[in-house]
Amino acid sequence: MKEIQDREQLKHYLRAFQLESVFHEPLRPHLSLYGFEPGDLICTQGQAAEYLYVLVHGKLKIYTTSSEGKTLVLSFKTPLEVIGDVEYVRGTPILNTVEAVTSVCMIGVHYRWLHNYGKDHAPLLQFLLEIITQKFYVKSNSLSFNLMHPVEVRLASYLLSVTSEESDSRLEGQGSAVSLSDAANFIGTSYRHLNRVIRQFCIQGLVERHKGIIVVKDRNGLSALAGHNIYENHRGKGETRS
Amino acid sequence: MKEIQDREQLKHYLRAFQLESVFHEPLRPHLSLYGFEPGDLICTQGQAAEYLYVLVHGKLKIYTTSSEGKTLVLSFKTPLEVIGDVEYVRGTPILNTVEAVTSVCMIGVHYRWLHNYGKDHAPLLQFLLEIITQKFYVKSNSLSFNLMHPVEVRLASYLLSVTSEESDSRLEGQGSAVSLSDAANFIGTSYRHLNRVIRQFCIQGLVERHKGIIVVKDRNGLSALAGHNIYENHRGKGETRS
DNA sequence: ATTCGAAAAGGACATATGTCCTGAATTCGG
DNA sequence: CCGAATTCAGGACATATGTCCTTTTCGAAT
Repeated sequence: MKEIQDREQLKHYLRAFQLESVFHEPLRPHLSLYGFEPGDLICTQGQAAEYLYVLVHGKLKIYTTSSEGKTLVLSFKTPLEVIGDVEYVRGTPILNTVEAVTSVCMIGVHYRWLHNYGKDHAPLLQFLLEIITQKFYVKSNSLSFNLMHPVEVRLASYLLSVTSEESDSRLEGQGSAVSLSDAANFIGTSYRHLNRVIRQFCIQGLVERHKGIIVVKDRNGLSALAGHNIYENHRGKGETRS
Repeated sequence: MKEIQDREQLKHYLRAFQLESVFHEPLRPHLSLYGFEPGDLICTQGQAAEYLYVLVHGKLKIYTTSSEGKTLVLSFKTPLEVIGDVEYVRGTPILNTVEAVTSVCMIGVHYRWLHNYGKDHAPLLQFLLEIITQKFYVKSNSLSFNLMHPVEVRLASYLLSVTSEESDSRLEGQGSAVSLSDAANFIGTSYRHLNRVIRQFCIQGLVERHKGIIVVKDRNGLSALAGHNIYENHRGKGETRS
């Protein structure tokens, strides 16, 4: 992590994401811009939390590691997103590990200032409320979806959600996209089983695989499999910032 | 549902749960007390939400039903808890169905007043923030736990969390406790499989079953199985209300 | 080019879990 | 008290998923 000394850039982001009222005057001097490179850890499960971060550029991976060493990828985040909000409100240690997938830029504020100057600042509270509510909503859907559907359906859904964001219909092994083993951990299954299901999809003509790259061939077919349950970022009212 | 016309009782609850600043003067006239009987639906998945409810007495069951008709019990709630908060903030239809398990009492406020008089009221916003953050935290744990552990472990954890609340170490088939098929739906498995695992536990001497009632015999043994992952209500800072 | 090692794909087998169905136990109305 | 209906426990089997290991591929260093 390195701090980016560029107040203009910071102002630009605040404007672009309509965060000027959220982080009002008293807080401004305590905002900083931070840059992270792919693979950098922004924060680590179990540690004490100190900063609230606002993701304004790049892509993050959130994951948790169990005591047995298994990794579960909980989500991938793109702007606008907040890291450390739950820990700020609850005063608990960091819940999940956060890692930069691409080159990443975030606005950081120390909890101290947030507490001193923002505790009663309605726009900030409303902002946090919207963000956390959105997170809850997504997680709730995710929980139900995962518990009620087999890997086959989850993979179909995952492929749809990932490839709709990328312009082309492919899932690359690396680069800006996500590795297959990340995908396995996200869906909550083993790499082995993921392969099994992908092979099935190939046979059914839903996807094709070429040396580590999955190409979606039949979005409609996948949709039929996934039902209407998609790992989507349902945006609700007031979510027009991004 | 029937409205309870008793301003004194209402005041009593507000005081008992330290909600007087949360629902300040302008909101007071619009608060009502509602009573529900076991089995009553408080709200139904997919419908338009109108009221924010605060659970002050009794026990609720939150569940969702998939398009294929499967039911997944997401949680059981006891005071202090809020229903309709996510829907209020996001302006979306009701996410999950809420049903009274016991006789239940809740404070209700229509969104209209909440919006008119509470939109910028910091104590209310802070309250909602704490509640939703708590919900998120529990759900996040729940998701990880469910995806990473087999039914055996989840059941052990469930038995521990349920029986620690009841004074005695038993899970009853009905009454104030929870049915076995609810338990199955909560753990996210089939009734059949639940039975299989319970049988296993019996053989291992962890529990005993007598005509529909499960009695925990060896809490330590269950703890060892569950690891440190318990379906607990971890309370954090500012969660001293209850 | 050769070799080595890491990542990718899949085979073989064990285990976990779901579905369907049956029989025993319990309840309940007459 | 009896029989029908309902609930409960479990058998038999199919499917989903996990673990371990082998084979293959591919790239990088020698």
